[in-house]
Amino acid sequence: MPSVQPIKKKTAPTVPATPTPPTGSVDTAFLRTLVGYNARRASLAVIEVFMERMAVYGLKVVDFSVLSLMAHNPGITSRQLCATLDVLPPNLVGLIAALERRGLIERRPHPSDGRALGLHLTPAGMDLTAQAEQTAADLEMDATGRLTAAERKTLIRLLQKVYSRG
Amino acid sequence: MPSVQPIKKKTAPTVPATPTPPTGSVDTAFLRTLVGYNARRASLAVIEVFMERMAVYGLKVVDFSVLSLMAHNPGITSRQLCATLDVLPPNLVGLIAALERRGLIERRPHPSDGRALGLHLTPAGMDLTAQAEQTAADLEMDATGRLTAAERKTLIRLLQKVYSRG
DNA sequence: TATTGTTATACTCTATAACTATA
DNA sequence: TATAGTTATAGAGTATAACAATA
Repeated sequence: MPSVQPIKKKTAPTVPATPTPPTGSVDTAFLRTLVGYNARRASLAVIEVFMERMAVYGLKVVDFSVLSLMAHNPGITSRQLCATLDVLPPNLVGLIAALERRGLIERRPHPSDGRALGLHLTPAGMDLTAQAEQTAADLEMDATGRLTAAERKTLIRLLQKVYSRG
Repeated sequence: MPSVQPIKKKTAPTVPATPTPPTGSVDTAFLRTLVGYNARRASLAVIEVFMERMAVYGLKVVDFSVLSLMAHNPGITSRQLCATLDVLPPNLVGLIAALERRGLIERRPHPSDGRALGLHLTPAGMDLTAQAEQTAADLEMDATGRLTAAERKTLIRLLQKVYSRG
């Protein structure tokens, strides 16, 4: 059946065993040794705050990322947004359409590629994005309030080292 | 090279950069200043590797977390798993049932609470979990290979500082 | 009355296949 | 042929309401 390899390596560092954990006290020592577990928990915690603040502008997290990239890359195409944010093209269509319906962005013919459309912020979009970016910057201190400025800088550097393709 | 701009009809919005970014070069400088953006990217990168390795055991990431918590907390209840992993009770039912059908876990009457069921690993479940935990530990070095051991330790400490309650 | 485990269900997010028009 | 944008749709993940058994 599940003929397992007889490789009995030492399991994780075991902790004083409570046979039946009472309410509330759960041993998470092993999971907390894993970068993936901690990174996921931390990102969910920060993004939870992010979502709340962005809801004021009627933006989801991805909406904000798209608008911010458009602000700093006028004329960017959907394809470039997809590649940068790891979003699949079909999943960006509705998002772009909604932003356009709200009058925040404009789609113009691409100057050098007839297939593509250049994405541009409208004045209203620029205004909203500037406000949202300011909110995002302010939020950093609140969402990571337990970190010193130096720790925050170190954290970002190490995170980028993890996910940067090289 | 004489960079003479004879006429500037309209002042550029904010960024003096290339009005039409060519393929591939997208300015992500602002997003990269945000902890949330970097944490999400890093967690997705690590968990992507995690998913691939766990697929060998027929486990998803949450399956692994559940089995690991059961290994270190024998008799843990569904409710405790939900509280620890931030999973809603209805979303854990099918997961537990599937692990039971595979013969990896057992549900026994809780010794002190007639409503609850204590969750226990079967011998097969213990064996699989031990292997999966070893794989998870090995994976750390691969998924975060660009970090030194000291950096990895620092990263985990800072991430926990971000998401730890109180 | 409150809580555990559960069912049913809805909503969101993500993934795949295929079409069109341009290159 | 390859790519940009799009449509339709399937699947996974996450959410709320409500119920029976027990505290």
